[in-house]
Amino acid sequence: MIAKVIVDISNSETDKIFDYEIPSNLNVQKGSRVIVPFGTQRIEGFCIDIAPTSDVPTLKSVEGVLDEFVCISEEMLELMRYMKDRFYVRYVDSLRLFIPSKLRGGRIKELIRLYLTLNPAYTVEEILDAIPARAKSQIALIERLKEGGEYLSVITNEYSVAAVNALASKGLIVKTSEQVGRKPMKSVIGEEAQVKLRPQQQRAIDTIFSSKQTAVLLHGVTGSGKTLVYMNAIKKVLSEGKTAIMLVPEISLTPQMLRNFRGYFGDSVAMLHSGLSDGERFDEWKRLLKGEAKIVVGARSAIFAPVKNLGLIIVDEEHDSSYVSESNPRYRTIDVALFRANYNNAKVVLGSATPSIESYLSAKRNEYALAVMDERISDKGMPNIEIINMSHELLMGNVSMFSAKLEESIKATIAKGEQVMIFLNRRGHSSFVMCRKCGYIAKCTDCDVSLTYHSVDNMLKCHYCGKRFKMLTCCPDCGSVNIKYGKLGTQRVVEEIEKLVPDVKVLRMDNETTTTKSAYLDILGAFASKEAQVLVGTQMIAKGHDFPDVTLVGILDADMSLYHQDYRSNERTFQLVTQVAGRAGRSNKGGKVILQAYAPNHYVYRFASKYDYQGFFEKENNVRLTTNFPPYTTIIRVLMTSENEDKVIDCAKTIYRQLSDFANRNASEFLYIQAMRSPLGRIQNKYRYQIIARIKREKEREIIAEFYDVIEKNKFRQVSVFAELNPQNMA
DNA sequence: AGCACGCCGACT
DNA sequence: GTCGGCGTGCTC
Repeated sequence: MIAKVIVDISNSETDKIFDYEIPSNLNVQKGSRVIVPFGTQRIEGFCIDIAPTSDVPTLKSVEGVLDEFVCISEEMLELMRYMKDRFYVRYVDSLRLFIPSKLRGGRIKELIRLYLTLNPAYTVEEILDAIPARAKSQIALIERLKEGGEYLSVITNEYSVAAVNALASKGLIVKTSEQVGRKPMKSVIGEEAQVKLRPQQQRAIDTIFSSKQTAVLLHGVTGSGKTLVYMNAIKKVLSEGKTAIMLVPEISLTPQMLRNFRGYFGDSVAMLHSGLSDGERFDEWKRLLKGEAKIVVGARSAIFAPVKNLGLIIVDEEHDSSYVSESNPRYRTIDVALFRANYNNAKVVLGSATPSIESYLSAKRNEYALAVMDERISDKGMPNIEIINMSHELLMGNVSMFSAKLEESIKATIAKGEQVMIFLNRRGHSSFVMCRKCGYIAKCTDCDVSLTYHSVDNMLKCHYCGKRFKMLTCCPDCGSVNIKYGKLGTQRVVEEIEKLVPDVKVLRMDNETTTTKSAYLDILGAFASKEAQVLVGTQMIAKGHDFPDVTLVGILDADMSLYHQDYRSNERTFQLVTQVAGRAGRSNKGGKVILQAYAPNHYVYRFASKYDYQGFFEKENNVRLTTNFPPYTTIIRVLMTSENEDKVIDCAKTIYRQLSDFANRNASEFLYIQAMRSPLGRIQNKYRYQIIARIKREKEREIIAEFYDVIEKNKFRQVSVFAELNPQNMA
């Protein structure tokens, strides 16, 4: 028999199917990981199919099978092919997403703890007799183990390893191995969830299971109890013996959320997220593969969990941009969810208070079923949003970053002993370093971007490649020591507030203060325990914990994300404002939101301040329709990168020539096609060129196929090519 | 991605 | 004369 193998090398040149003879003594199955000879080396590969014959005249043989289990299911192999067709993702890169990284290269060990006991074949006396009297430490160890067995790791803290080995080699004590599953967030214990469903919640569940569409859009306002709907829906599929995937944006994987799930479903919940160690991730993955865990809770990549007999996929906060992978294997989680649901005859629930325009339009067109929950569980309304015209403030002579109203409200709120959150939309603002004399701006040596100053370690950092540089002492061009460095917006806000209110404690949360994962939780924890009265931050503080004592939310420079070249900026601003506003008044103390903008009459604010999603959708949908933007069209972006600029340009020209020929032949389907240097022309010393096309959606599938085909046939050595649909940013 | 094969410059 | 530079091509 012949094994069809994808070798575990992430390179477009090698990303094809290689045939190998299967020796009769090897149990190679579809989905097995194997060792194969490849050129002069031996490498790991994935058997993606078994065939009786091969067209290749001379074959080498599979040399070995790596695991005792089949690690890629038929479903995932199908998904791998789908991802190639849909996202132009290489086979290997898909396969690597499907398995925990530590499985590759044989680098994993299941956590095995050795347990020491006396050899039960002998009595304690016999054992002690067999030990020479001078071996004091061995005797002491036996005395210890007489009381009962103990883990080796504990014993070696108190006794010498030499003693243990000596006794073991004489057979007087025995080591038994015990497999311990590492259970992430062990300290998080379950809490009984509220079980009573409200009529709207029950109706939503009915819609999920009775609709004929695969996907259901659950449009539920903040506080309408979506989580309870999710849990009950999961409970139902579990009772039918099926499994479920619950996806949340990375940031909302808080202990609270996990506690809810553990409380409701106990040990049948597995967790997959970036906070896990490789070992923990592997253990959780294995529990899912073996069917020991039936539910997986996780961020984006948990959509690839190895569950069988899938019944339900929930995508919470479906509009969240973290569901779109913007690097390496570029994929869109919702597309993958729909694929898996269709394959398993399962359901997808897309939940949001502010659905993406795309999803809501699909619901309107009946491609998705729609469930609406517009009642809040508590009768507390959403906080009032007041819009302040900052141009007006300026005219009245207020040049500070706070309007009179916000300034006064901050003071009043702190005086009452309540808390304030200040949200700063800092998109596009970076704190560059500049020479005042000649205008020199510090730039990264490998990327076309200016460097950001980090006060914590007095270093300059590139946000694109992470490279760090010494802070300038003088200008390298003119030698002037008059160096100006812009402060981060958030840092300035903190200083202003400290000037405003004496003795106030202010916490800051942004890129700079949250370099580690724990720093993020530490800051939120400190704010929750009221160590500070004010939290200042960027988008980061928009999501996450509820703080019952926050009664005032200030939004500075709301316009910042508007008037961006990105067609989704209105949508994003609406979502952001709604989300940030939701941070205020989570308890019965109520709360208010003050939004400062220079263009306060924009329809985004009008609808957001009234929490009018419908109104916003109608307006924005109409804009997209008349301007021919997604979801009425599809944007395809082909990005080419290489360290060799001539080669990328050559490659881009070749591919562009063919694609524009194709576009000319199908002019009715194309609105636009153009090749250009990427706005960020160089990152990590790689030059970036791109082709952008906007096409009609009717023949989208065929056109995408043609695009990928042209790329495949014209790819250059030394040039990497990526494709992306409806990109979030074109840089 | 590796690695071999292959054809031009400055060295024991 | 040869050691080795890295350009090019192949890996079932």
